[in-house]
Amino acid sequence: MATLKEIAQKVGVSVSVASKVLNNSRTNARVSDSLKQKILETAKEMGYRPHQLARALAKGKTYNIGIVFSYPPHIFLRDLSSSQIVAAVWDKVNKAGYSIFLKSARGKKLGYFPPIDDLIGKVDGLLAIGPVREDDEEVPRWNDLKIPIVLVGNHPKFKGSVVDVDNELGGYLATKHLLALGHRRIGLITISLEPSYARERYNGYLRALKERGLQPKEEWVQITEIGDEGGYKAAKKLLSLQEPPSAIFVSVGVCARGALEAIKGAGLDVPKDISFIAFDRFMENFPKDIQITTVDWSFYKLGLLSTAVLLRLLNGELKAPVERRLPVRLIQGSSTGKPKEKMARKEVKNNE
Amino acid sequence: MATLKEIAQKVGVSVSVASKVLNNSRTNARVSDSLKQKILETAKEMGYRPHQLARALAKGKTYNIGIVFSYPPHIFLRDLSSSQIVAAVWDKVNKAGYSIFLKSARGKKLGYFPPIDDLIGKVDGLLAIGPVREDDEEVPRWNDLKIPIVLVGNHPKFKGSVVDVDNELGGYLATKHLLALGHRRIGLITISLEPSYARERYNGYLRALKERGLQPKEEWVQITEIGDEGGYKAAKKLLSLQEPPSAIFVSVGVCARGALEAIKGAGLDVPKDISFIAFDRFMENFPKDIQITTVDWSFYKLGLLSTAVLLRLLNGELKAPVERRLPVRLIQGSSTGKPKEKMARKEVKNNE
DNA sequence: TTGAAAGCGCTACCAC
DNA sequence: GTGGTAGCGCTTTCAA
Repeated sequence: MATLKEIAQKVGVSVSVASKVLNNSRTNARVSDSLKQKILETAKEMGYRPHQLARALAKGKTYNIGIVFSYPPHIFLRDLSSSQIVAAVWDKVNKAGYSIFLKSARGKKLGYFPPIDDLIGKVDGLLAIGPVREDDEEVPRWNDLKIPIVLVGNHPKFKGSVVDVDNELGGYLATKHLLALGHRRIGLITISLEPSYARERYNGYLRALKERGLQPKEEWVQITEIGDEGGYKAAKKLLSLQEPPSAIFVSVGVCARGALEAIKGAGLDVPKDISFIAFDRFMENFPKDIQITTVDWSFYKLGLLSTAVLLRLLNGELKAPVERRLPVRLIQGSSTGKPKEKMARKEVKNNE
Repeated sequence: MATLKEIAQKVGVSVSVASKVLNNSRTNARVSDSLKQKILETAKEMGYRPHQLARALAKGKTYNIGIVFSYPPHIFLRDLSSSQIVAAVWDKVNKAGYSIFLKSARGKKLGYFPPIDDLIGKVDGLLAIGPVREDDEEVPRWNDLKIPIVLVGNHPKFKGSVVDVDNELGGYLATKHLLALGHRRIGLITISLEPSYARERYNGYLRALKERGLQPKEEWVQITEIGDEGGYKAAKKLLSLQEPPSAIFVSVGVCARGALEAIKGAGLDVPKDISFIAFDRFMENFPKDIQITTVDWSFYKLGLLSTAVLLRLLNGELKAPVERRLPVRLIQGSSTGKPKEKMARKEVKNNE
């Protein structure tokens, strides 16, 4: 681990020359071959490896990009789906010649981004991954950082670039699919509308309904907690309505299984008695006996897209912050079909 | 993103004082409160965030540790088991105040460690994770790096610290278990003995046998390829021997399922007709209908142990390179039992 | 062709 | 209490 200086001294030459040669810089051409030879040789002999920190400081570029998570690693990596985003970024970023810096939330502040002060100067750009809360106070602080930052998600006060799944479109597609089949009473199971993705999916749902001139009843929209339990409770409520929906759209995949159980528990058949559709296809724990119609997207692609944006920002190909949406598509399974009886529709109309 | 200098100028004070205050260094006490106040304030106002690179260069310490993989991320992160090692390291390292640098093999050179030149100076220490080949040429180059390196695995020419599963003990325990049950003809299914872990497990097997005064017949040791297919073929060979073993020890978990299939395919019952034991409990794809007796260890713990060693090296608590073994334990399932008939043993003895 | 020197931003030692 | 200054190891501009 010799330094440039040591090499230079040994060869009896100045640091600048040694630097030029070892970096193959353009001015390198104007160094005599003999010297070039000698420098290269002794560098190898002495096992010279440039000190990347010093180099970065001098050049003003680190060739590192940072990834910050709003969840601790064991949560992120435990899940087969979400770890794909790391894999994607890692692959792509390495290919572009950058190294990766990892930073994640710690301790109590689950779901909030950690302070990234210790990354300042260590990275050329930043990728922020994970659910974003509106009340996250770290995110707004990023606005006056002068490195490019790509947020995978959304925050009202964030001014940098944003990449996310096209949630609104997904919500729209799912709802439209049900409408096209003839459903008019479509229940929505979602989590709190505070996280941007939940709200966006909800907006898509609304748009599709309005497009058909339908005004969703308040009780059709069930806000519940994340997880099986949440899905179960919400579906139960929907089913116990005076006029239960003929179709249920679960806009947050992790609630789907619970919701399905509730439906089965009520002795209903999918899709004969009720149609069922869910956002987020990546749930490994979906039941195998029925192919659920889903809105599909992949973490891997999301990672790829975010990285692409960041890399462009870094290259200067993109000047201003941008917003990108990862396309989603509807994958039709056997969980959606025509509504059971036309009666259902009429009843609703009569009631309106 | 103001610099120290700018802060200092604005306050009308020298950089050194500003530095002291902002770092809360011990000499900080000897700065007048009024100045302290002012400096702190304007630093906040100007949104000062210390440039970590410069700081690191000056202090000679980066507070980064690097993780290098001999496999590309999509292979490592795809697997629920092996991604746990990243989670463990990440958790622990963050807790110790370090950030993580990621680097992995790329392109064709699957299974070989990538050059880590671009990490030089960027990290205080290195964790190398992934199967190590004896002919890996990068690993020996690490010997003259002056940062501590922990290799999770083993390489004949590597002089740094080494952490690995206690493979030898595992091989020993598994074999001893079978011996204790009364088995005397114990087949071993392994992959090439070149990777250290395979060889070590084999050695454990030998030790247990020798301890009982048994000389393993050559045909009892089947060397095969990794995977189901490999396990299947090897088990078939063992079963077709003139004197088939009364127990089979699969020393590489990924071959276990294939081996089991061969056994079932031969119409044999486990454990009635033949006992079965495997190394590596983490296989998610083990059959559910039978609890296989296994040698257990966890990637997460391996990650924890490696990190602990590296952290100690970094703290100076450990001076010279060390070797640590992660304990394994035998988890008894229902796949091992007494040999079918005492006859079997007698026959063997007669033949010897 | 080669080298001196400034500077990247910060730390730490030493003098005032 | 406060400030000057010498680096950390490297790049780059400008002279020689």
